[in-house]
Amino acid sequence: MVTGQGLRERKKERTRQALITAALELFARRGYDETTIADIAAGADVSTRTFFSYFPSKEEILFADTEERLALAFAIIDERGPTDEPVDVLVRAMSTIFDRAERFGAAFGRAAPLRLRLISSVPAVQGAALQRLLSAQQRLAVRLHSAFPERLDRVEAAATVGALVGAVVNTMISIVDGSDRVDELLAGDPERVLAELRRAVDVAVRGIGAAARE
Amino acid sequence: MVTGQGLRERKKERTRQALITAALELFARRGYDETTIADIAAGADVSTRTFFSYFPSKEEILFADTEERLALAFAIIDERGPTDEPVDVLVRAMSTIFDRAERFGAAFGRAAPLRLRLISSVPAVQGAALQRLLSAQQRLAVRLHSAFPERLDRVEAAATVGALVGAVVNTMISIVDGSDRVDELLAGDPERVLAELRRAVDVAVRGIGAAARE
DNA sequence: TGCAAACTTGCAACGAGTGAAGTAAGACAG
DNA sequence: CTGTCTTACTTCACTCGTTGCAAGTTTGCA
Repeated sequence: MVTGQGLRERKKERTRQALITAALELFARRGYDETTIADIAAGADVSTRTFFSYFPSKEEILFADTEERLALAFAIIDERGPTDEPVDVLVRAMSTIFDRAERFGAAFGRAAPLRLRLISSVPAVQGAALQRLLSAQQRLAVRLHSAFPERLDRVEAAATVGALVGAVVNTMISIVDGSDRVDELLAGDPERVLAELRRAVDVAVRGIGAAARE
Repeated sequence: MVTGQGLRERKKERTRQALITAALELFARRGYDETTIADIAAGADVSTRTFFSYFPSKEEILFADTEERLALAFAIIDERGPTDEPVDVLVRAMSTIFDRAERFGAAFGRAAPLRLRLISSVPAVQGAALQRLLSAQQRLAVRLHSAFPERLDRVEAAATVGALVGAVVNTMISIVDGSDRVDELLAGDPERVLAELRRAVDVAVRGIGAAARE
């Protein structure tokens, strides 16, 4: 985030932001498939070829902030307290990502709802999103295992992360696909969505067989 | 599966099979990216354009049997006994898919390991696989909710399916990525893999917070 | 001032995917 | 068996994403 000191680096960062801004603007106005990379490049006043030296593909530009968000989650795990349970740390890490990413008013406040809409409507974007999700889960699992080497082996860590993320994501998608106006749903009644997601977390934490045990 | 009676339909089915066979053969020998659609079409003795009237994209041809396998899982859910617990039915359904799909010797015995290898090495294939996985989860959730309307509402069903599938898939990937020779691992010691997957199921069933409750 | 490194550009090319128009072969009524 | 209708297949032309290459252009630095 610390902007480089050289002119070169500042210029690069400016171009990068211009590309992102132009892309989001065009995606929102015209639609994803209707926006060509040439359009985006033109919007940022660079050549089409230059686009590809900033982003390896069209989808990638939608996830420009992903690494940053993941870093937050990793930090949470690394800074665990000595009495923390693995589950608590993991839930906390995941909540942080969601709070900063999907809540509204932050730096990427405008990007998040657009991204969510595109994920649920554009196959190419959905594929890219799922790939990132999977790799994020793997990395979270590694971190979690490292943070609790005596409590979780590799497989348990992977299963734990998978169960939690799987429950939340599948619930999220189920909600999004069930209503035709995603933005309105999120903007209009964010609390309802959060409540459903909390139930999903609960299912994962207590186990999908919990009901049978009562 | 019932082959049509007209000459026309039989011919179509033959072409479809020829395309699938040619594609798998080429993917296995040359690699996915190195195989063009023109190559596949040539291998099946049709024009490139014709390929697209059978499969909407290059990835799709790798998942030609998916619907069939899903139907098995749905049947399991629909045929639940009156005393069955939701979790048991779901686990049974998922196991059925895995047994028929990833075990070795069945009709698609040759396709499954190739597919797995491509999923873990070719981004485009991975994206397609994950999309199918997600949509399969959604459909499983709907079925599960229908089968147990009084036990699970929509959100619970989505969370339940997500947790189970998430745990298993993330574990699977973690195993696959951890070893460089996927085929050898699966062929050489399938029991070890199955044991790990059973542990993943256990994590999901008992809850990711299970350890803390003991 | 001048050179090297880093960036940008234009161009050519390839592969995936789509639309339109024409041809040939199976289906079918008479 | 014959003409017609349907449907698959083909060919052609085109758009778009993506990559390699061979220039230019700008910036950092001596």
